[in-house]
Amino acid sequence: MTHGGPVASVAVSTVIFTLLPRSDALHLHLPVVRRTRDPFDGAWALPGGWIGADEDLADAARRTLVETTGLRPSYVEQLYTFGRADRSPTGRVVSVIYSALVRSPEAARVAEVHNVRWVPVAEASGLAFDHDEVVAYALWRLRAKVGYAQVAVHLLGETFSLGQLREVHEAVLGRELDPANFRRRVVASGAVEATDEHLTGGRHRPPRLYRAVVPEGAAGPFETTAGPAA
Amino acid sequence: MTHGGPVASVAVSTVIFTLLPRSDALHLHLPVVRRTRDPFDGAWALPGGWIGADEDLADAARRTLVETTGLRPSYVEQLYTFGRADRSPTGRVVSVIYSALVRSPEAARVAEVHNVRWVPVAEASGLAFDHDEVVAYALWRLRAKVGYAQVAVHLLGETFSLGQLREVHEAVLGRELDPANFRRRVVASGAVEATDEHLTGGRHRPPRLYRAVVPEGAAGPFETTAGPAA
DNA sequence: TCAAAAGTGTTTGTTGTACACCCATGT
DNA sequence: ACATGGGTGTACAACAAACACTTTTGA
Repeated sequence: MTHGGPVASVAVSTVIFTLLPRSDALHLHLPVVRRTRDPFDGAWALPGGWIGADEDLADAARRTLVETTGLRPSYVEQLYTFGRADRSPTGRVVSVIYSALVRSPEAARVAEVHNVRWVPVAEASGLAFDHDEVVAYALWRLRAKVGYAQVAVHLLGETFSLGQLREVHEAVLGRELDPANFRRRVVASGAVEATDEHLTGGRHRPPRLYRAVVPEGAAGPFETTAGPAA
Repeated sequence: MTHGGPVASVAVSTVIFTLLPRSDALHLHLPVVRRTRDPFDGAWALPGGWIGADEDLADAARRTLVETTGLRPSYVEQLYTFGRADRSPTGRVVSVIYSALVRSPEAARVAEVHNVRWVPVAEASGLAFDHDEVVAYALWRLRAKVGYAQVAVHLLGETFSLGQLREVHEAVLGRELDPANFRRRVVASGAVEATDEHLTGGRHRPPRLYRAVVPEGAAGPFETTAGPAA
């Protein structure tokens, strides 16, 4: 037991959330890729791949994301590690799952290339491995986190109106929020700061634009965020 | 990329919390073990070890816990996975960290055997690897979770008085709580149910005993609890 | 009978929700 | 002018904190 010890293949997979318009409003979607190998050949699965020999886990998540879907996420966070011995029929695999957010323009850029399909979170089922469970857990965590952490801003650009921010929260939570109370709550929290700009071109009164304020050592450690979007 | 892919050694480590009396009140402690091998030979570290070839990750956490400390936890939960390429000087190691709770009688049973030392959480520093960070994160998570999940009961026996439950919360949070408001909050939450028994032998009015009510599919998935204590 | 924890009641402040209302703009 | 989302004000309910008070036991 000096070092070495039993070895396993280590893979990363990522649950990627983005907002896409659907019927009337924005809805959370995630990309799935069609597997071209056994096990689960032909089935849809979360994007992922093996880690590199000298590669950090989060870096591996970003790299495999670009390779399989072309997506560059604005936010990446570790979710859970699966290691049931019988998880894969072909050998011992330990799978580290990441959760990521990408902004809508980035998501639209890779529409239907690559064997990638965007599915609304409500319809994501029948995936390979135990990925159905994984998606459900990622969604649960995202919904919990949007309540106390600054995650929604990673689905928006540099500046945004409070109405846009509210739409993001509504899409994540899957229910409508009172505009007045939402505004007060988020402004009072100090999570955003007003700019002098206003969003013009809309059909109504131009809303003021806000910017996300960088959180001090707020929540838990070990979260990683990426640089600017593209 | 069929299967296989790059391989790594996979280890589990566990942050184990228990309550031990210290000066006046109960305080959170955790066990550390002295390393007898490189890297970090002689330093104190979290208990852990390598996973078995056909062993689930949580099972490996329990097994290594028994082997290194003799402890059988009442609650085990996955915390985080570390995989920085330069984490260990001796080769690629992916380390899955678990967080566990053990009841006080179980903790006292293994006092100072095994090369194990109990340290108050406030004094846990200078550990091997990045274990200082790990402990800080585990404590942050435990404190957050005691607010909305039924974790404190895993540090108590089958039945307990509300005063005892309050002491546990106080020790975890590191501050005193109002007995009256604590009682109302926990009773109203439905997290406990009253029994007909009372705790005799105390110096004052005998308090009613309560039992933890099993939570329905409450919090997030993937949490694992053990059977009865010993 | 006294000290101290168990347990109940009340008061006050804070926070969240519902909703009425004004403001500013494109059509 | 008017429809609509932006933005403000307000009333009410739910909840948490602080603390006075009664109850019940061992010593």
